[in-house]
Amino acid sequence: MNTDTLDRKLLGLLQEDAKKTNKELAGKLGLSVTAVYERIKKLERAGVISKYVALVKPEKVDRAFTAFCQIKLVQHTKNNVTAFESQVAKLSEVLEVFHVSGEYDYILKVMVRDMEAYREFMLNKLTALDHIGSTQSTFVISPVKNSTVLKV
Amino acid sequence: MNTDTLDRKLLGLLQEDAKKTNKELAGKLGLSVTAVYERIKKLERAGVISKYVALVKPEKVDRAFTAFCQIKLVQHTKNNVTAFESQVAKLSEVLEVFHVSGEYDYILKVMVRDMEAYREFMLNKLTALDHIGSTQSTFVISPVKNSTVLKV
DNA sequence: GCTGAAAATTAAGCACG
DNA sequence: CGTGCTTAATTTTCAGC
Repeated sequence: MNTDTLDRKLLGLLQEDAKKTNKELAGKLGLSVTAVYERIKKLERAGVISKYVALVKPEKVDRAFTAFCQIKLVQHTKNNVTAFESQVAKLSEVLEVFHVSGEYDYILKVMVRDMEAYREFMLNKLTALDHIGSTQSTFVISPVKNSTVLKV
Repeated sequence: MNTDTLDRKLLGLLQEDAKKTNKELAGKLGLSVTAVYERIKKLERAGVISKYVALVKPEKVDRAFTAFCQIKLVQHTKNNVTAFESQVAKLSEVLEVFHVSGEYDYILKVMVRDMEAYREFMLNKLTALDHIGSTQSTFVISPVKNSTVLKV
């Protein structure tokens, strides 16, 4: 799909606030409401916009403690990898899982209430998974930036 | 704010799909449209829901290459820390910045087009920032899970 | 705090340049 | 592809419980 400058601006606006009405967007872009509507539908159909979500403040729901957990598997057979990935993806404390290059195999972003909850999580949930070799945790002291906006 | 089971269910639904109508939500929760409407407004006013955003597929906008970049500052004076944080937060390639414990001071999540774009980013943007000591990059081979949902 | 209906706004569809 | 009008749907408000 070819996206022009207006599409890029539109994507920027919708990534900041998806509740803006087409009328407001039209005003900012210098287009008609229908033109905005059609551009949005085109971006949705093309899969550029994958979904619309509400973002929740972690501290308001007791999930303000963030840690990155790096993981090594004991063995990298296809079965081990598949099993580990599907199991770890099920854990609600684990927001993100990336298979990565380097010393460790995976990086997890984990969000829980506090350090005690993290300890509980490690003991009862994570290290209960199959095929885990070693782990290393890095704790967030302060979130400096946390954006979902892909500037295009 | 006290959130009951219905609020938690509602937050779960809105975090998955913010475009659901109050009518649909009402059906799923066994409430009236107005009751849903008032609960949502309450959650917004209380700041539990911080914003509504459109999520964009990285591969559709040439940003499918993700790297984690760990950074050490040369010196941890207050001025250095403040200056670095404000500068790095301005970079659109850097989606997330966390001040962390451990060997490195910061973890950055960087999203760019490809490895070449990452090299460009490192040379021209990141290492151009003041006070950076050393960096270490970890590259994402495959994203396994990438959620914004805080299960409450 | 919930319900149901009315009023206001917005989204979706249509004819046309 | 764009605009402007028309209709459908949804959000928001309100009286009453």
